[in-house]
Amino acid sequence: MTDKKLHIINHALELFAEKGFEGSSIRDLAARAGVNVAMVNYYFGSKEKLFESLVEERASYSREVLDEIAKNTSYSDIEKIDHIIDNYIKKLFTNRKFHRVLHQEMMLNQRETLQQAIVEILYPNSRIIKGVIEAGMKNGSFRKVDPPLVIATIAGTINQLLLSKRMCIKLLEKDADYIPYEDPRFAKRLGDHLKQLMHAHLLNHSDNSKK
Amino acid sequence: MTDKKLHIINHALELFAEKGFEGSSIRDLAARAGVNVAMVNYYFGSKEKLFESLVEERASYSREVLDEIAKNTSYSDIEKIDHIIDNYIKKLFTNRKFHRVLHQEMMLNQRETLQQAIVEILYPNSRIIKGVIEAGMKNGSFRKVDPPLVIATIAGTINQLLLSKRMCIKLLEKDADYIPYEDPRFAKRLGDHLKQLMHAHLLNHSDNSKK
DNA sequence: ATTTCTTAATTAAACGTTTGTTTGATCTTA
DNA sequence: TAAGATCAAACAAACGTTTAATTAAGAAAT
Repeated sequence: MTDKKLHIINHALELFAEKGFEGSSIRDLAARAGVNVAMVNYYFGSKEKLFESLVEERASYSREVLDEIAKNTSYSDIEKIDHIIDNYIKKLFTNRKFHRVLHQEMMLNQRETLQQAIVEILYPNSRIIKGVIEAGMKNGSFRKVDPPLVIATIAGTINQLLLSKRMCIKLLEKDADYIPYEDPRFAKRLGDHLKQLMHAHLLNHSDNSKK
Repeated sequence: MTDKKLHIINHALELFAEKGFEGSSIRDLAARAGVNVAMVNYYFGSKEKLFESLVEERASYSREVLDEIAKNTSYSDIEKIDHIIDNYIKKLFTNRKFHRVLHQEMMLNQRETLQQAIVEILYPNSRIIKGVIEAGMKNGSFRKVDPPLVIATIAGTINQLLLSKRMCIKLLEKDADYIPYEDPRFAKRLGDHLKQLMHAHLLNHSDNSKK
């Protein structure tokens, strides 16, 4: 991927995150990126292919770290959950604009193939968490829970706060100029909440657990 | 509101939920609703004012029931939470297309005034739940938790499953033709999960609670 | 080193559609 | 007959895209 293409993709990500795909025009994008309108079609073929290139380019942000945590045998099950939560938050906060674009797209009934690609990006994270939960249930350290819905809770809680800044600061009762996503105290607060929540929900207190 | 205006609004809701506001054209809407393209501007003035009328018309779906539950003195705190969860799920499932449109809009940095109106619709629900949680913490039946984030968890879990059907059925590992939102067993499953989650998270087991 | 040639990059302008909106005539209804 | 409702048609603007001309860049040949 050339520098020029990356330069356009980065500005496209900004624009799509703000106005959505349909709400963004190539002329607006070209102006922001400081390139001629024809360059988008020259490099990517079409607006939609630019979107696909963007998703492909950014897709790699996913998975690897969570996978390592899940496989690390020196962690207990609940420690794995804790580390997964922290890393999941960090990853989503860092890539929040891309994440927002993905969810915008997932809400629509358009561009079938692109949606499938997005599922392929997001779902593996769920599989990893699910594996940890099911292992914990099997060996008795976790209670009987509904793994897919536990995942929905972890991802949903983060998304609820990440996808709409306006609703987030309203919930937190902060001023309009507060940017929660750049405040490490907020990331910590969210992590603490999710860990406390998961400990209470998952941990088996009738204690035949292995630590 | 005349029948004709409602008829257009209902079809607009369908279309916006599928393709988003910018992705929907007035011609497409007129064709679906079986009216002339000029009727939208005749009745509503503009596409954007139609959107505002839609939000205004549907906004009343909110609040009332949750408020009654919170004020009902014959319920314990945790019983209030249980009832709020059930009613919240029912309400969001019933109005899921409208709810999806609201969240699409909240993700964008456009139409400032409309976003404020949407916050006014969604936020009161949070205030009610927050009141119950804080009351429970005060009288010792609930543990010390982070009320805004508890709300984010309840709303976020439901939204995670409600806003993208494709991701929902992927999480649940169902076939592509399964429609979770019309399956009462799924609503029950979601309610059970959230209640179990909130019981574990909120209830104070060092028991100086008033049952 | 300079010129030549070839390919890639860049541009302003134009293309054909589609967009939201308006017009002015016609139909409906009371 | 007056006011509202409906319509096909037209409007200007914006859209994604393409064209054709120009510039830039690097290798090859002189």
